[in-house]
Amino acid sequence: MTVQDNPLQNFNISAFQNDLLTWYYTNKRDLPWRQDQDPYKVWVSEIMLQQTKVDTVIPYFNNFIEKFPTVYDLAAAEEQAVLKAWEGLGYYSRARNLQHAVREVVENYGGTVPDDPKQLEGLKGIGSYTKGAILSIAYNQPEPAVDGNVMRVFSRVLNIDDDIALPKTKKLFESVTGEVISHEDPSSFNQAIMDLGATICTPKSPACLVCPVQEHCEAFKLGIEQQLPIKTKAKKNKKMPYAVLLLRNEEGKVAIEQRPEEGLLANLWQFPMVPLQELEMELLENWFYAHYGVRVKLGKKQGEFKHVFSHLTWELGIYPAVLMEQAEQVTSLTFVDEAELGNYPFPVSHQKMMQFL
DNA sequence: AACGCGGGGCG
DNA sequence: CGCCCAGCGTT
Repeated sequence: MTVQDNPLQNFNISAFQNDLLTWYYTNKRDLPWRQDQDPYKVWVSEIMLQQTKVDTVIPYFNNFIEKFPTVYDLAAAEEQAVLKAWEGLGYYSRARNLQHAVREVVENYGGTVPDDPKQLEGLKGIGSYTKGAILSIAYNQPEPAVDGNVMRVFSRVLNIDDDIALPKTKKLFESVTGEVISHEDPSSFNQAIMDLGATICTPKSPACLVCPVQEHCEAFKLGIEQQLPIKTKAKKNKKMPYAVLLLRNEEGKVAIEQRPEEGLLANLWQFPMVPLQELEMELLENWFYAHYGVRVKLGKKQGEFKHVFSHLTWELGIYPAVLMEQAEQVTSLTFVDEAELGNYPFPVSHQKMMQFL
C-alpha cells in the first residue's frame, strides 16, 4: 500500500457488494458442496480446496462424502481408509488432521461443528482462512475468509501492492475484507469473491472486460491489473536420486513399506527406495542389507522417471530385485500379492511404478 | 518470518 | 520449465 494509508478511502462499499452479489446470484458455479450448508461438508470441501483446484477436488469430495457422510462416520473410520480416499490429492496431513479434528468435534462438541471462532481455530487443520470460510458459508457470519483469490481480487480492486507472501499483508486483507463483506449475505459474498477470482479475476490475463466490478477496480483504471498482486518468494527445487526396488520373494509377492508418520507423504506406502546421493551402485545391495536386514539381488534397470514436488524432485531408477534368502528375517518390509496393492494408499509417484511389475 | 508439505494444469 | 492453486503446522 503506497498511495494512501486507508485503502478503502473513496471506495463505494455498498455499490461494490451490490454489483458483486448480483453477478454471483445468476452466475455462481454449481458445485457439490453448495447443495446445502451442512457445516461438515463445507469443512471437508474447504480442507480439500487448500492449494487445490476445484476441478481436482470435485470427484474426491463426492467419493469422500459417500464413504464418510457424517462426522461420526469419519471419526469411526480407519486412518488408512481415510488416506485411501485422499490418495492422489496431495498434502496428506490435511486428511489426518481433518480426521483428528472431527474426532475432537464428536468428543467435545457433541458432533456439532462449532460456530465459534476460537473453538474452530483450535481444531487441527483449521487456520484463519478455513475458520472464516466455515463461519461465513455454513453459519452466515460476516467473517473474512482470506485466501489467494481474495488477495488477488482486492489487490487489484484497491491497488494494494504489498507482498502477499508476507503474513502481515494477509492481516491487512483480513482487515479490509472485514469492512467490505456484506452483512446481509456474508456466505454469498465470500463465495462470490472466490468465483470471481477463479473465473474472471484470474492470475494471468484476467477477463476485465466482462468483470462485474470493473468500475470499482483501481488496477483496471490504471491498466496495471497484470502487475498485481505482488508476490515474492521463489523456492529452489532440490534433486534427490533414488533406486526403487520392485522386490519379490520366493512366492512372487512384492515388498512394500509404510513411510514414517511425520514428513513427506507421511504414513503412505511405497516400494522400498534407496537414496543414491552418496552411494555407489555396487554398494546398493549392502546398504539394503544394513537397512532392511535382507539380502537382495538387483536386476537390470527397467526404467527411470522424475517426480516433481513443490520443493524437491525425485529422480527414480526402477530395478527388479529378488530375495537371496528365505525371508524369515526381521525386516520393516511387507510382502503382498500384486492384487492387494490397491488396498494401500500410495503416492502418485509409486502408483506409476506398478506398470513395471 | 521461513520452511515443509502434493499434484495437476497452464503458458 | 516455472508458476499457480479455496493454506496450515512447525520452528
